[in-house]
Amino acid sequence: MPAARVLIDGPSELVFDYAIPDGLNVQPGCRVRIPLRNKLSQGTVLDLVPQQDDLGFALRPLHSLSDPEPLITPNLLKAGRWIADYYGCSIESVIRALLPEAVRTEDNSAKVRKTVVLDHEPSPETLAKLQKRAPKQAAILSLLTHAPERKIALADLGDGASASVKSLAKQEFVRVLEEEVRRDPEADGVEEILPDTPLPLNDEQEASLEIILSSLQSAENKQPILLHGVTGSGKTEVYLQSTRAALDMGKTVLVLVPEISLTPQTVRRFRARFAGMQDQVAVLHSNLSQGERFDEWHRIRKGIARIVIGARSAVFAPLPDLGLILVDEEHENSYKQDQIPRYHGRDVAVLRAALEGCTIVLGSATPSLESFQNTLEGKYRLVRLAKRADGQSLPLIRVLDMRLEKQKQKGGMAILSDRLRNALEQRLLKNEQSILFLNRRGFARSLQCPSCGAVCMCPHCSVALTYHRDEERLMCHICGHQAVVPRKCPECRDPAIALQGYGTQKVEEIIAKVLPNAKVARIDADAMRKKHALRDLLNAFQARKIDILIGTQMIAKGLHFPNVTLVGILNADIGLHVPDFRAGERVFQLLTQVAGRAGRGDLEGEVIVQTFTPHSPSIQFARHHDFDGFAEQELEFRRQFSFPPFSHCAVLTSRSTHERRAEFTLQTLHRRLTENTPPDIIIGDPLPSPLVKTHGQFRFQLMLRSTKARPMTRHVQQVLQKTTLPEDVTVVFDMDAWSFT
DNA sequence: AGCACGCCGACT
DNA sequence: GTCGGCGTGCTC
Repeated sequence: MPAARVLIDGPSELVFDYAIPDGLNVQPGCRVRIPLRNKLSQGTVLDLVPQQDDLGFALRPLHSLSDPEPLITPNLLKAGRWIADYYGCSIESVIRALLPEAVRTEDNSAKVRKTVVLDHEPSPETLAKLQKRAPKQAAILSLLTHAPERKIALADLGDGASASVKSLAKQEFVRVLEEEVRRDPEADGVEEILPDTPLPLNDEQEASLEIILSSLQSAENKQPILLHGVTGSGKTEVYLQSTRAALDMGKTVLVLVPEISLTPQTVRRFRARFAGMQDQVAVLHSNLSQGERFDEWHRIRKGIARIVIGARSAVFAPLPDLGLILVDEEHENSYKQDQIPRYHGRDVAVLRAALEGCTIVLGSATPSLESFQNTLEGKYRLVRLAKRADGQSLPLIRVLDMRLEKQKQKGGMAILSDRLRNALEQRLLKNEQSILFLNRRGFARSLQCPSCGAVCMCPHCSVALTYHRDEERLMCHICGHQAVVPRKCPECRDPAIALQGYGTQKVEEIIAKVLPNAKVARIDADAMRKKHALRDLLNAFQARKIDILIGTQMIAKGLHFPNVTLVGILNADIGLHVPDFRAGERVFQLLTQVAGRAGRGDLEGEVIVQTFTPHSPSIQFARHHDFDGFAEQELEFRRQFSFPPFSHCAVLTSRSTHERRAEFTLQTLHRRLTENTPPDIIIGDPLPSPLVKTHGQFRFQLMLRSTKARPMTRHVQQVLQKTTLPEDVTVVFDMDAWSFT
């Protein structure tokens, strides 16, 4: 008789075995009520294990099943085990991601609405009699006779109707039912959805759809498909038509988008296309309320929702009969979770597709080198959309050498080149729109004293404070610390303390000066504090009420504005010189994505890239829309230094308010890691992290690389288990780390 | 001796 | 998370 190994709910990660009473069908993934001490608790069955007989005590029997069937499907449980093993995190933390809090707690039941249903239709005579005696009751009855399905929500009958309804129920004219209603996360604020129909496909789209369809229909050939489609190539249309095919086969579809802000527009497009089945489109992301999450999750699990759209965590959506997974913008770093469990949503999606035996499509205009290398090695199938869907050409990209511009402007800041200013003017005259991109918010990057060189630094982080003119404050972009702007140098009292560098606020000011007639708006994290600010601004831009949109990377992806014919990238160098082997890849992706915002309608697009390093490969390959060229040279560099995709790269970080202890802890771990190291693991030196101090904590890190993921993770976990850490030191292991700052 | 309080380990 | 055992220290 096997026992049930149960992970008990709550922050403590308790795992205990319980005996299974006769007649109870307990499976891994089941939710169970179990006795713990003198109370009942809830938990999740991780496994069925043989009963140990040397335990010294008898197992207590579990009390009952909370749900008749496993809430976690066998495949998701398998995926969970893989995640725990691969990323070196506890199965407890994975289960928490798999079964969100809102789903686990029993009191989060479905929202019910009292509904009045007509039971016995009154004869005209009774109605007439009632009319005299109780006109309100009569009115309700006649409303009901004409209502669809002869039912109306009690709340919709207006105030004070409940007494009349009670009386009607007593006379058995009506019954009051409790109906479950869905709390729809996307219902609010979304204008009415106009149904649309499939668009005609060009030959490339047709060919890629064909390949996806043949994968859907084939039982064996479920090789992941990398859909490399240039910006504006109509990937979404291919997604939509593939989704239709999967639904027609009776399968369900999971759509992953890189961030929450991109879900509404994706939901809108899917709801428009599948207008007849809007209730079958569910949304999952971490901003849902508990009630919304409960509803969506159960609608998915019951098979009511057949299309799920969501961010990273939606990869765990409990869809039955999964037929197709679409991962949009698969290269996006936001798929990597930066908290325990630190899984990569795309990679888990690929794993899940393998477990479910379903088709998976990874789409991007700038595929990650990991995915691209997988196509070169034959693990993934590469499908390309090299042309824009409507036959438009890709925008012409000009690179401007700002070193020359700086000479021309003689000591000026060289923020806006003449060329870009002229281009903006022309767009204004032609009533076309422009986007200016600068990946730095605030007004000035720093405040520096010209005589002693002192820079205003954040007291909690090792970065300069950014000057924000809107708020007239110095702000830390790492920890949010704010400070007043000093009138003179805090070190040497020189009053000539000056602004260095520039951000989006400054650009906004310059544009207002240079092009006073232009209507300008700014999109960055500061300007978007208000709840619907982003949506409202984008709507205004869509309606052409704005000529020039200035923004940070918030405007880099997913936006489709046909009237935009000019994109200006003000300082393409930001991000190029950070100490990270992926710096070049990131700049290439960002430039390509931003450039792709231009010329998406009938009008030709132009992109002007301002840079101080015009010959950087990232900029030159992006300029020529040459992904393959970029990939070739970047992969060569990665291969040479054994960086991903030619190895798995993990980071071990220690942090503490106490600098020496953080450093010492990492040195100790390093020493232990280098003892009995399994083969093929490269262990880097323990070093201060590039941003030594953040949020008042000092950070040290070391990099590990290996061609084999599992031995590396296990080795590190083993060392961590054997090492007792000082109380005020936190150690973090991040497998397939994406950021090294 | 009796009791309040807080720490800490166990809970199957 | 939460219960209960146990030691400490103060009061009756």
